[in-house]
Amino acid sequence: MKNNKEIKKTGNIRALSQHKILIAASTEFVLQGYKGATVQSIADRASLPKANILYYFKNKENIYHAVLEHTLQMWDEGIGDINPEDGPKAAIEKFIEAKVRMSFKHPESSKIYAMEIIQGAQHLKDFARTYQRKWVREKAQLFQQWIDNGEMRDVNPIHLIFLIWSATQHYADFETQILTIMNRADYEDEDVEDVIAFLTDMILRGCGLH
Amino acid sequence: MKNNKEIKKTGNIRALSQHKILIAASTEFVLQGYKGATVQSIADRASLPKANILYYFKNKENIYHAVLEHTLQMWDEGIGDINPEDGPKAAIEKFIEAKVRMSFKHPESSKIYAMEIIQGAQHLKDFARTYQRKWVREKAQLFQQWIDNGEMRDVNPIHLIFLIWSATQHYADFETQILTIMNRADYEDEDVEDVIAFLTDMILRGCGLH
DNA sequence: GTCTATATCGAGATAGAC
DNA sequence: GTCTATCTCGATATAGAC
Repeated sequence: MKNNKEIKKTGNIRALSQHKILIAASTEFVLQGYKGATVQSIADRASLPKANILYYFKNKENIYHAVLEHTLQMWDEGIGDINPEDGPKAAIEKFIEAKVRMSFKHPESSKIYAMEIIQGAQHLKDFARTYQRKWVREKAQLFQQWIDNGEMRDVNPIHLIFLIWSATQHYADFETQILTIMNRADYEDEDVEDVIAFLTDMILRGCGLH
Repeated sequence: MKNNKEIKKTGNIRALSQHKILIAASTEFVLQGYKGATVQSIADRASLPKANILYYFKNKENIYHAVLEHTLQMWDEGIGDINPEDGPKAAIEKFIEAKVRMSFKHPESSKIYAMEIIQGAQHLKDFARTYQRKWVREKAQLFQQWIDNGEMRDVNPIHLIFLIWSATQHYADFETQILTIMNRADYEDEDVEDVIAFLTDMILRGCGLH
């Protein structure tokens, strides 16, 4: 039986390697797609021998599942809760801000998620059918209450959620295009605040909340 | 030398086959990604023998190039011109309507385009750097003039263009997710009009143009 | 727990018959 | 112009040495 120190050390190596693999795999899956990303390319990017990758994850599909799980966790954290007690204005402000910050902080997560959906969401069907559908309906109902109370304009709440999702994620998913058009190499901190300000302003006005 | 009738017939078969291949390839590239789509799977979907595919396009990369070219043509047609003489309100209305209709009519084109950008736009860098950047700058300038003339609110024109792009394309790219959340099998004609109405209303208000 | 060598399989692409 | 057979290569994944 190993002593605590050894177990801890081993656990650290394992955790560290798995994390390195996950990050490397995310990048490869984004750049090359699922089929295009090879175990070798992931290994190279993680600076580990190929066999170690398969030792930790057994096969390529398992790596992808782990990446997707990580992505969904990001989605969940970045969703920014919409609380009844905030009222429509603060709720929308918080929601937009959370989504924009998430997009700029974890663009790969957004990209992997986007590619998975575009390709038919074969691995995420359950997630959308259960968790996500429920989330959207709950929040839509909340918006509808605010509308019925005359606290905001009568706009379709579901399309409002789609609008906020699309507009915010766009800065992650279409990063390459946006940077090229703006003739820049990278985003700057200022961009994040600009986008938050722009989208908040536009959408609040759209909802009659300025 | 062949007579006219034979040439025409041959040309028809060629054009027909190439078109069938392009459509089949588009679907396969969306569903499986570039690497995941095999020449065989494209052949099966096009109901043609594999060798015919390679006879018409020489190799897989050429098929992809043809698909991308077709996609850019769609983009160009669907862009909906923004004309100075329309004034901001009609211009934005036309632009949104054109983009939404394009998204619902040719979702695969939007998806292929989106995947290409997400993966780093390796094949589209030139397009974005030249044609698209120029287009965005021209239109941004036009919006800026309207703003300077007091014809619309002072919003960042570039972000406004990104907002319209993202919000409209979302219905094509995230089709799967949206249908699942709405618990529907397919879009209906009504949805197109709903989305046009919703987005036009929201964005015009955001621009102070209602 | 780490890494090398290799078996196996599937995909791209070509040669050549029809 | 159409299709069959086949060559070749590269990727997954395993066996087994260290």
